[in-house]
Amino acid sequence: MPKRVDHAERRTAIAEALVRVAGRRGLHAVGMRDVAAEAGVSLRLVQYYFETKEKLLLFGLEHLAQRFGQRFAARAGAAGDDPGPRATAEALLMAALPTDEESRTFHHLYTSYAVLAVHDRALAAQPFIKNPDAAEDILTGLIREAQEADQAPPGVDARLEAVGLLAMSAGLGTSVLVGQRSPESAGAVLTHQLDRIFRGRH
Amino acid sequence: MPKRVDHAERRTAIAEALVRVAGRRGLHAVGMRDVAAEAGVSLRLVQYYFETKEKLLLFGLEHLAQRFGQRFAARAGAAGDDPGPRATAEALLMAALPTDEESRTFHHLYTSYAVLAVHDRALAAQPFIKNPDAAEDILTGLIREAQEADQAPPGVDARLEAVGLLAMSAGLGTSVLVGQRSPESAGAVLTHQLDRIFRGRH
DNA sequence: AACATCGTGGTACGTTCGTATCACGAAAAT
DNA sequence: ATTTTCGTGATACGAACGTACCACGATGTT
Repeated sequence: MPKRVDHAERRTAIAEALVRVAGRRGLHAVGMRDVAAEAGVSLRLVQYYFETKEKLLLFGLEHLAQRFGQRFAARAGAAGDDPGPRATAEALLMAALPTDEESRTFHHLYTSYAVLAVHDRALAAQPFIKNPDAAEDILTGLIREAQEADQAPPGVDARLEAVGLLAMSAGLGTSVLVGQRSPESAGAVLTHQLDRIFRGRH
Repeated sequence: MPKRVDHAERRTAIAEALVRVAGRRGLHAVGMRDVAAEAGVSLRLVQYYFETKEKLLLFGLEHLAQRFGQRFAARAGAAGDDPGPRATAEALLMAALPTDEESRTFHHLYTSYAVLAVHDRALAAQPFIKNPDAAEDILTGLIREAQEADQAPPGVDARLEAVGLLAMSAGLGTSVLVGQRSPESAGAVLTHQLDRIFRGRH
């Protein structure tokens, strides 16, 4: 039985177990034993592949951010071979909305990590800056692209609108998460803003 | 020494201790003993006035929501005797932004509670619906008021814009909280949107 | 005056958590 | 063939947590 094992693969499997159980019961309620049970391994093995809980959480966050990127790419690709800037922007913003179970978990855990990051400098150094900044750049570029193609009025400040849209998407996501708003109504609010920013004929 | 005591006053004092220590170290790291020490009372007394930790948290959330309402009222009042709809709306949105230490704590704890509410039905029943819905109604009314006074174009959908603005404010608040964005830049994004919605001469 | 009740302190109990320790079989290295 | 390293299990440990229990003085009630 005991042979050579791919550590990266094992760590990913355990991180996914962490994400599953955290999505089910909340990140604050997750212990090493829960992760071990969910992954179908012994507590010792979780210790073995991640020496400490903090490192497990860190890796879990990275894994989550990576999966989120994949989700966005899938959404963007599903919009056609060469989706226009508007369709790509819509995919980016809608991907962040908690519509199905997977995106609910995304948003929930990302927010949990953000709350922890307020007082944990190890977490604060992680992708809370890098990742959203990248999204901001992409969205800004999409708006500028639309402006050059006469699909958006030149008067709008691309960066300011991009930042606003991303913040709006995040805020709407939270209100959907806590049950204050339906995913459909949140989507309608975003669509309304996109209609305003992306409109042709000037 | 031991005489009849005002329970409500005592509970408030303890709840404020909870808010202080949670703002300092994070809600997840707060124990009954911490609250007791911060309030300058014994652990037994915290148990006496709030029988269980869950009830303490619940009351803490109510207290926080109440203080937030006071903060908004103070901001609105500081804008003059009869502030216009634009100024009132700006006060409402800016009050939610984590600018000073108090508002940082507000936003941080409110988000913490929101995350817990995802899997705790006792918290979910609390003011996550009631409170933001009220803010939404107020803001919608302010936009309509401005439209009737020709201080906003009649074409905008007041409710849709109100929802968007509140979500944007919340989202910006989070990014300020985690250090991704400065309070000033977040304020600029909101001001930009307000400039768009509230503009006279039609 | 006797008694019940309230506010308070101290402390103990049972659980859970993250981490550390010991042990051991199988593969790889020498 | 012997020795080292790797993957794995079981279990123990110390700390922290929420809660429960016991005691007691002061106040209000009868």
